[in-house]
Amino acid sequence: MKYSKATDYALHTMLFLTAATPQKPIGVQQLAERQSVSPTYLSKILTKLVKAGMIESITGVNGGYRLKRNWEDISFLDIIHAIEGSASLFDCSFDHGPGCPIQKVVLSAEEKMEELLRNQKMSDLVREHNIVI
Amino acid sequence: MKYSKATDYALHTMLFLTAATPQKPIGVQQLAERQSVSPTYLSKILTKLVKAGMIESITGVNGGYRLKRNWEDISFLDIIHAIEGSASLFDCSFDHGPGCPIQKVVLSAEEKMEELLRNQKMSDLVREHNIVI
DNA sequence: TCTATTAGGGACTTCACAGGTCTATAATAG
DNA sequence: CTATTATAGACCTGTGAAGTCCCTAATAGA
Ligand code: SF4
Ligand code: SF4
Repeated sequence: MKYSKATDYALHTMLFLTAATPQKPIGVQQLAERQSVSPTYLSKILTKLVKAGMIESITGVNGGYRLKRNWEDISFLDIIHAIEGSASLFDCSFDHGPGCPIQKVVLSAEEKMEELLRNQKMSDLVREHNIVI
Repeated sequence: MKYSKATDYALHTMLFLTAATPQKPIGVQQLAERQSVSPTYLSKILTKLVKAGMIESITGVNGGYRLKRNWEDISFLDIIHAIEGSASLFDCSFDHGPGCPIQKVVLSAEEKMEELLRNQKMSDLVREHNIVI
């Protein structure tokens, strides 16, 4: 029961991009170095974020990744779901109806967690903590 | 990011034991059949619950597993921690001090979830839902 | 138009661990 | 003593995370 390394990398990258907010795209090379991870692997992760519509990529010389217009609304949960998927923590193979007490408890606990992650926007975090690159 | 099958089995077993609350211990054979899992495997899981002090085991003829005295206070979180361990969802290898904003957010989200799981006692669940074996 | 630079994608490897099986041992009721 | 029960250790297997390698596509700048 852990978040994957990929989620770790995605969160850090988004934090960096949000704190930087340049018009100029930032290359995966540079992003990978900061996190001591291989560029090829990080690029696979960032492609997921692109497909989720959070960032955009520009190929070619001076290309890289850049936030999209709605960047101020991106939450932790958005990023986590983009990488981990949005399946439930608890998947029993059976379905004993909506009355199942075990599922009800675990899923409502999960919802509590997601609620906080959904309300925490990356942009607010940067503003509150005055993060400078 | 999922709870393991083992946690699933542990929760179901505890639900069953709590709903039954007999003085007579219940054998792993019977518990395993209800969940369509091998007795040997389930016994490994139940041994963890024994070591965590939630249930006790009686060897020999007519032996099995039985709740301990404090059974009314056992929470979902107790069971989950006994099986999954209590490590954090998010473990970055570095430690950039207590000010790290990413950790702060994720860990407080996790705490929200654990709070609910800690307050939900198995015995209350059985009482509220009127579960009968 | 050519070339260097960038992202994207597919195929592949490696490793850890969940999920289980098998077998032997220890305890105990009858 | 014996049948029945839990405990423990060694072992197996499949899956998925984490990462590498290499080829392709796009594009800015010379
Ligand atoms: S009781 Fe609930 S959690 Fe258990 S198998 Fe049925 S539906 Fe799933
Ligand atoms: S910024 Fe926080 S989460 Fe990231 S490596 Fe540092 S301590 Fe860990």
